[in-house]
Amino acid sequence: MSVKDWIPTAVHAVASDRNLKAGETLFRQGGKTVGLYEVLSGRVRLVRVDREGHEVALHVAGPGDTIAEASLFSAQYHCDAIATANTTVRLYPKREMLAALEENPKAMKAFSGALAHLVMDLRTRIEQRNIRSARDRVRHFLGLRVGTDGRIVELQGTLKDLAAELGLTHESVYRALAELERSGEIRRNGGEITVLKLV
Amino acid sequence: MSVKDWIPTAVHAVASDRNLKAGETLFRQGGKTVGLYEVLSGRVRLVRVDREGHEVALHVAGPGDTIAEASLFSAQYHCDAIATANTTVRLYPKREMLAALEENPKAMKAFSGALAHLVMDLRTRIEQRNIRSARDRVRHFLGLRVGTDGRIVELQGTLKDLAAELGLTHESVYRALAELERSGEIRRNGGEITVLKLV
DNA sequence: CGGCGTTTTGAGAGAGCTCAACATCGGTGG
DNA sequence: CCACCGATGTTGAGCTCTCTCAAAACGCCG
Repeated sequence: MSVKDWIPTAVHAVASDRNLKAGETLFRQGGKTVGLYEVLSGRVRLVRVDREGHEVALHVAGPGDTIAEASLFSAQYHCDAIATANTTVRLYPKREMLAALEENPKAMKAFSGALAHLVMDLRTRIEQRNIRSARDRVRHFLGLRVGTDGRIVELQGTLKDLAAELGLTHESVYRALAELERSGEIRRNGGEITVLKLV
Repeated sequence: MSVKDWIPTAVHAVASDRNLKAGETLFRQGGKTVGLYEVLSGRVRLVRVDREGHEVALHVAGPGDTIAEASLFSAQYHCDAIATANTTVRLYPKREMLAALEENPKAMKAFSGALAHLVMDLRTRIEQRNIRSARDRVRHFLGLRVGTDGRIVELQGTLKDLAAELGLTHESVYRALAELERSGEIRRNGGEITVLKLV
């Protein structure tokens, strides 16, 4: 969701930027919420870590995306945010943000719309996670990304990142992509995937 | 989320109730949105159906829960809603709901809060779906339900419902529960589960 | 009592995970 | 310019675990 749609201009004045190196942590689960962030450049992964130490990718945010929107209504962050590349984020402080939204019903409505959109995205992700087959999960991912614009999907980040986002091991993703290419369903060209057949 | 917190009283006047028999469909994915619903009694399952015809449980709503909150910002429902028992729902029409929220910033804020809470719930569900092991997934579910109040989890609905909610086959759930009981981790008593050891 | 859906248990197969080895690529420093 | 090194990309083999198909108790309701 685009930030310009709903962040009141008043809050821009108190926003502050921060640079993160690859691997650096922006915030941790259980940490006190200070506000929501916009990713200006780079990439930030939202993850939870289960008992076994496995990371569960909840979201991957790129430039223009916001993270921790729900933190406005929560005292603590409910997942970890980690930069996977050198990243610049902009912090919109919670206090001012809430005050501005309350004074500006239009902004509040836009914010609600953004949250509603996020809810739909998350449901789509749950649907994805229910697909057992690695091949079908990759197909599902590609189907969401091609849209009607064409048949080319530009991968952001590494294949390991993709595997994490899909909730699969990187080996499974490699094999799935290799099989899809062998069967003539897709063609790979570096970080670019061309979908030939829609199954 | 509780309805009373954020549904403006003005909208109550135009709300209408509807009875559904078990198995009946409330709305379908792609259908035109008419508003959001509150479940007064019974149970409603939100599901998506993938290509293979498998149902993916996105949510199970009981009395007091609302469904299709995000539909206020969307022209079409993005999943199916099916009653799993004889159910009564209350419809809050979209048009009036939106108008009331725009006139009442406090209600809008509460609505945003409800959406934010939903976002957190969905992320927890994604985390759950990432757990491969049936036993661990059941553990995760129990851990969320016990809270600090005690160690007793009251199951709503059948075990098949639970299996659907967990995204597992009912056989796997049976086996997982049997193993947990054999190992002394839980004790079952009808639809009631007592957690003895927290792992 | 009969029928239907839920609860259980069994056996087999498929598929992803794990561990392991190797290739490839990009950056670094001599 | 080249050797080195770490991370990414790729392929192989075995194991474990869930899914699937099957069948049998159990419970509920007409």
